Amino acid sequence: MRYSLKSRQKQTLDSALKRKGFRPTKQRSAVYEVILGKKDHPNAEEILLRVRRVLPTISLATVYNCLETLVDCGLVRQVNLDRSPSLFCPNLGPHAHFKCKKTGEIHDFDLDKATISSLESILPEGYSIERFDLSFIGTSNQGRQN
Amino acid sequence: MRYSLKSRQKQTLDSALKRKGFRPTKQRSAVYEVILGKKDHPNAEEILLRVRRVLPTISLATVYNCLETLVDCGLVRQVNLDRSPSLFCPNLGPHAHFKCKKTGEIHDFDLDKATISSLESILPEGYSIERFDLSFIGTSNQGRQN
DNA sequence: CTAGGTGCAAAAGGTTTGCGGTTAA
DNA sequence: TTAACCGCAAACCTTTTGCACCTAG
Repeated sequence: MRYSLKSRQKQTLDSALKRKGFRPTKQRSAVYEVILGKKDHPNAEEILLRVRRVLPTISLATVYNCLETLVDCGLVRQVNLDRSPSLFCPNLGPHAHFKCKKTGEIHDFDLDKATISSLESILPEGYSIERFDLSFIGTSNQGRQN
Repeated sequence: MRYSLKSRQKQTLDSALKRKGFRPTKQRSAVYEVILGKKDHPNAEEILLRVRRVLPTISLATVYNCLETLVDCGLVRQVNLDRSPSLFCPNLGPHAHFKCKKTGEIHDFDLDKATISSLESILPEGYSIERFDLSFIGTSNQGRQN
């Protein structure tokens, strides 16, 4: 590999920001790295804790602002299950979420083309879909899968 | 028809409340009627307005409390799309929601058994599903369908 | 240089809770 | 009679905003 994971991430981030007219800042970069760094579903508070290991003075408001920018750029996905705090997710492909009632763990399930088109065929003519959200709640006997 | 719509509703409500050990009150009854009365997706504020036509002194907190009770009894479904206020929905059968970006309208789409089982087959062994939520966001050229 | 971004604190918006009085069983 | 419930106001929690300072272009 010619370029490190981090430098490829940085390129992706910078070009996505530039495309939308946003400036690259170390805060945005740190928030983005933190989300990519672990394949889980942290909320803003948890992201704050992780980012502060690198930028100890960053504020929660800035984390929220950075997250909004990243979501706007399509670099990160915002996941809202019931009324709990928004979660942020680096998995950009089509997938469903499963939340375990007992452990609170959230697992992703990637969706194949056939499943997606059968989902989309639920809607009749005249409806154009920008985005869909599919989530399950229940219990699982699978461990955390990071 | 022997019994009026309202008296059947009242029976459903009372027996569901009793099953969970809740008392029947006129506030719960009014909130329930308001939600069944119009096949849309009102939020708590809107439900307050409608209920006040019948019980002018009911408070927003009581509306929230009644809604929690009704959801707990399985009489009404709580719908959370993005971060906007929770919506409440009398449609208890399996269905998906479509939200139109332009008009804010929400349409229900009932799901047939085949679609449901194909949805549920997304999850592997070891996952047991209590509930799922499927929602779409996009635009539609269909009018409001009440 | 200056528009955009940060950090802080305060506000906003939705929802829940504590409390004194009321009501269904 | 009394535990549950209501109405009100205050609290709560997540998220957004206003403002003075800072920084990338």
